[in-house]
Amino acid sequence: MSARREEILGAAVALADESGLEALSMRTLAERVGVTPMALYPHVGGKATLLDSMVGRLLAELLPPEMTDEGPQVTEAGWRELLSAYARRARGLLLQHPWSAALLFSRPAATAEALHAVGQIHAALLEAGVPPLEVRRVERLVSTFVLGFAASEAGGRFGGGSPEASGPGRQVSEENHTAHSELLPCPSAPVDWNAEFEADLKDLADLIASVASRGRRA
Amino acid sequence: MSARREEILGAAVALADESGLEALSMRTLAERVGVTPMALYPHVGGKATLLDSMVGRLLAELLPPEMTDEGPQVTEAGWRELLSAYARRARGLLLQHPWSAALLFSRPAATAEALHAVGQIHAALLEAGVPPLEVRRVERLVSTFVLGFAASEAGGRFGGGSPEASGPGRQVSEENHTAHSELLPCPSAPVDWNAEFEADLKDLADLIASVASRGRRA
DNA sequence: ACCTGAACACCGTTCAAGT
DNA sequence: ACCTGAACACCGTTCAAGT
Repeated sequence: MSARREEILGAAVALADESGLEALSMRTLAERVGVTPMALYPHVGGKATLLDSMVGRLLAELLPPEMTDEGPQVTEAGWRELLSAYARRARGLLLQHPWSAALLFSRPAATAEALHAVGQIHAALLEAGVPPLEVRRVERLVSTFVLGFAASEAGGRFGGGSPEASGPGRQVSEENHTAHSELLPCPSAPVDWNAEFEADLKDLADLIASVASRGRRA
Repeated sequence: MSARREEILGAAVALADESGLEALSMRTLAERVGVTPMALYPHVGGKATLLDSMVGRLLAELLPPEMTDEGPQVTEAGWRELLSAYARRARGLLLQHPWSAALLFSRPAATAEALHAVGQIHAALLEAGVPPLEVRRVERLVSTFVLGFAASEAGGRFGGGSPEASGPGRQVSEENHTAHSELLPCPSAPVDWNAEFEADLKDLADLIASVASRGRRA
């Protein structure tokens, strides 16, 4: 609504992008905006609603993924491209705004923009042949994976953090090596996360096609 | 190590289970243990390492899932049961300790117990026929989904929160209804999350079998 | 309408003492 | 070895004033 509010929200997002969520306080934000902490409250209404507004702003950036100009129709085999485009865009936004991952797990993403995106994904799944009764579940399966993957990257679960020796007291010489583990690639080999994400998307698209063909047989 | 330390860790987990992570402070924990805040530091060494120790404790509970007594062998079609057992156990632990989800996304789960569990999962995927070069990726795909699903449930992303009308300014009458959406089940119908999780696991097991058969053709 | 300043009840953590 | 008490630099937020 108000321009002042948008300015404050922008400053909050910038601050969180640069220094992380833990560095975003009403006091640091106020300093950034050039005002007293209490001056923020009429505009953003407390820290909790500030965070809500920040994820709302981010969700609004989700669409359109890379829509063709003729509208939101999902045609033939185009469902694979639409789903991939959404997944890539969601991952990109999450990596660009690492603070958002933790927040997204605790909010139902019920903004108008988010609901519109979900609607498009439902349409794509129907086009793919997923039975209507399974469409919502499959959408949640895919979006849960995409959110989880990006959150793992952004948070450091995949080991993207600092290359320290994971603390004291590690003796992995025997417990960790099962009879099969020498067949696997080196555990600490660097991973191309873009390539892994694309391979995962491919497998999930095949899963969707498989659910669809199972539905046709039934 | 020390009994005092274990006692403090137990109190911290209990406090977080009951009242959430945000209610766990060095001060509230000290009061619970019956001691001054500063007395905790020699035992748990600061809040960050306290949280690390808490997830370590939780990861130690992950195994064994429901191991048969004759050892960790993965046989024939037993890989489906082993993976399902791990997934159910992980989800159960996450729902039992909702505070852990946020922490797990930011730590590589490199405790001895967690590495042992991952080793068993790798063995199961090899047994399923997944090509060695793809085993680590598929393990991450599945564990990322399981963690994401449980985090969504525990955090409230799936709408399990309070049944309020999601704030002011919701007009979903037209934007939300695409041409297909009337084919879908009611958007706000209650969902059986246990059943959804089981259906997802089934689909992921089929995905694994499909990756395996693709590997056999190549 | 918009902002300030003092105050309250909290944080994690350091440091010098106590027994 | 184990714990205490005072202190420091932070939080989010309320409330009474200022212009």
